[in-house]
Amino acid sequence: MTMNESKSQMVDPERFKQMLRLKGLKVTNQRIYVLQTLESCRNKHLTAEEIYNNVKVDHPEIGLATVYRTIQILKELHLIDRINFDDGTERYEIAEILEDGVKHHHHHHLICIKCGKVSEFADDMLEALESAIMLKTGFHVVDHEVKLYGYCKECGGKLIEETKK
Amino acid sequence: MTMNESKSQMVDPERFKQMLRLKGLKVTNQRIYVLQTLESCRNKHLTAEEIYNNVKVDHPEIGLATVYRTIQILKELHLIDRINFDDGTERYEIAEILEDGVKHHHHHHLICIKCGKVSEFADDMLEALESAIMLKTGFHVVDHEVKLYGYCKECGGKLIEETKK
DNA sequence: ATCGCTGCAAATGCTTTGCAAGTAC
DNA sequence: GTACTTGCAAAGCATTTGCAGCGAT
Repeated sequence: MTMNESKSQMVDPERFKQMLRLKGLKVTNQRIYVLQTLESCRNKHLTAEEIYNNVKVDHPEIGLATVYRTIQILKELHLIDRINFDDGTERYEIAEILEDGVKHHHHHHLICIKCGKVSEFADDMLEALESAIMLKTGFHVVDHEVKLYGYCKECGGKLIEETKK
Repeated sequence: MTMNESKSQMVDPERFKQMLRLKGLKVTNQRIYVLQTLESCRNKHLTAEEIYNNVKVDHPEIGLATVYRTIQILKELHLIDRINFDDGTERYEIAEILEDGVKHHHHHHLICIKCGKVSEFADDMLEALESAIMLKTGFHVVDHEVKLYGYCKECGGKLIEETKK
């Protein structure tokens, strides 16, 4: 195995097919296409419709319902994560997985409340918090989702004037 | 009507009326009822429908659409927070506000991935993370939403009880 | 040849909106 | 009296489901 390839790596297509078969599911082109789209759009937070449109460019015959059904499978296989930015639709992105199947602790999402831009912040600083929770409540944290709202570097400068109405 | 008196945290009804008038909105009974329901169900993560049913007990004439419209107003006034536990509906809870209008840093939500129970964890340990983000990216965090997934004490105990008391 | 999978359309479920009547100010 | 609000029903949207034909094994 590679020593320390923390750079994003493609899900091995063979491994994906194997995962499908293990679940008693069939390997279809549509399922491959959806996974490929999500891989080629890392950190893009695609909606189901965006995935659909993206796949349709090369494979116009695909149906939106199939995209939704495939998303559910990918979720169950822990190959993708779902994120919700409160804009009315669910979004999806490839999960960061190491070759041994251990999940990278995710990045957090920085959401600018002025311009709406979403950026990322890779981080593992939540361990202290998770330890504190275990100690005080007995709750064993295995995953987390962190959304941080604020002003991005560009919008932060003009922060002084708060609108009063 | 439920009498839930935790004076320091109740939104002063007069202050609420003032906030409405400041926005050019009228003070109506329905708006008061919805706020009261949310106050009497602190940390209960109510859905719009649950608020509706709760209000309907004493005021059967209220309509669901009015509840939705009132929720939007309360959100704009920062009197409530929206939370989504991926169960298909939005949930709402009273925001923790001090009398001077400064927002309490919220609690985090601990979501058990086995039994689905949602508990809370009051905490402000995210300051180190927010400072790190400011330093590295220039993003100025003013609010955050943290969901922690894992096993609650009851469910976690069953998984590892054999090895540890 | 099985039986799952697909695309389409219809259905679902939460939320929003149009409208006429009602209410705050 | 003038807007703003309300309740109802209808509409809107994202997502799910039923079904007949198609496709992987």
